[in-house]
Amino acid sequence: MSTQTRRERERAERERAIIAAARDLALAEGWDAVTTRRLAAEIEYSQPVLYSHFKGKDAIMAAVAVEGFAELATTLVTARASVADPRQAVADVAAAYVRFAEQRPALYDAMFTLAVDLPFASSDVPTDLARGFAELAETVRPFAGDGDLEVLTETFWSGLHGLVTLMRSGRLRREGHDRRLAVLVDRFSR
Amino acid sequence: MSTQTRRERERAERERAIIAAARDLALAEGWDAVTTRRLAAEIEYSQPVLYSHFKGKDAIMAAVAVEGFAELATTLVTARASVADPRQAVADVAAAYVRFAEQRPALYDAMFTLAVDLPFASSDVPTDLARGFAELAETVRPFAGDGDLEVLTETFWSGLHGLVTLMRSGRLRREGHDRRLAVLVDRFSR
DNA sequence: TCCAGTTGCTAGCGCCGCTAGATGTAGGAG
DNA sequence: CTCCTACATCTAGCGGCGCTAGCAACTGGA
Repeated sequence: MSTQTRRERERAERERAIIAAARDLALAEGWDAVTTRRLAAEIEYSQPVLYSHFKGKDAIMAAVAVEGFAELATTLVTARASVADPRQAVADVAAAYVRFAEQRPALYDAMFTLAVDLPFASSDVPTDLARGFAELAETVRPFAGDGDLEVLTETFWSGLHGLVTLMRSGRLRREGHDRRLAVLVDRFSR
Repeated sequence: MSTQTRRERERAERERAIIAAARDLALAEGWDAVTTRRLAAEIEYSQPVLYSHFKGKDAIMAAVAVEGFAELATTLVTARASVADPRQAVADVAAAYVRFAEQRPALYDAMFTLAVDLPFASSDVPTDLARGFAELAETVRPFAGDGDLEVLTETFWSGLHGLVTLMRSGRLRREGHDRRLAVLVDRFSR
């Protein structure tokens, strides 16, 4: 029994090592640099070992994305918790969201741009995604009026996501960023 | 002289054929299906011919994106021209933008998600992109108040882009789409 | 002590973007 | 009309990709 549990533990550790290596490599050099060969070398095992843990490269990226959703949720919770004024809360949460995306671009890509449909059908993404979404919802609730809170939240979220992605792809210049964010916050907190 | 002009004409036609083949294939089967081998087969030339027209696959995608920017601009111009009421104009232009992205997902990807920095440094993208941007600006101008019109336009654009991309990647369910769009329009036309 | 089952490896398949070097062709000079 | 040069195009191949079949080695139980 004990050797078996040790094996299971070691196996779980190796799985975590794979995810960590993928994440680190993606953050350092972008997802193009994350190949199954490099990952295998990083964890000091051969390539096929990866496939005993994950169905394929997409599944590895999805696992990284899952971590990202948990972190994003925590980030938003923290940002909102430290403010009392509702308008300021919207501004702070929005800023925290954008900062999260800017500081971990590869992570944000895995969550929202790549790995299109993998994590949403199953596992614990819905939980962490819902945590983040709920936090956004609570932030804009004071300004929902008699409209649908969920719809408002989704639209606000889209605005943040659009700002992040358009700037990151160079379609928006970085300079006006703060002013754009201020406009978005203003339009969603009145 | 005349044979030379004929050659130049034929060469230009072949270049157009490459772009058209890439676009058609991407729209039909997605950009993953667009490989240099398939493109070469499509235009009935060998692979290296592609590289006498374009620096690489990215440049071909960029050329497709350039076409897309021109079409998007035309779409927006048409949408705004047919409405008198300013509020309704915002709604119609927004709807036209989203419809454009939904009906040509692969084209929209080439313009905004893939080929990250290629077309923006040169060529005629700025022109067509500016045409589209100007149209958005004129649409929201009545609601700019004494704020910066450019910043407002960029933020509105980000909202549209966010709605499009989050829905296309499955992060937003399709059902609430119309209501989200209505919220965005409402928040930017008051 | 031997056997069975698991674990990880080597090797390789079919694809990718891209390029070097060979080959054929067409236009101008003698 | 012939030859020669220059250009257009092709064949073949490089290194790398995601992924997998099939073999070797180790481990735990009979």
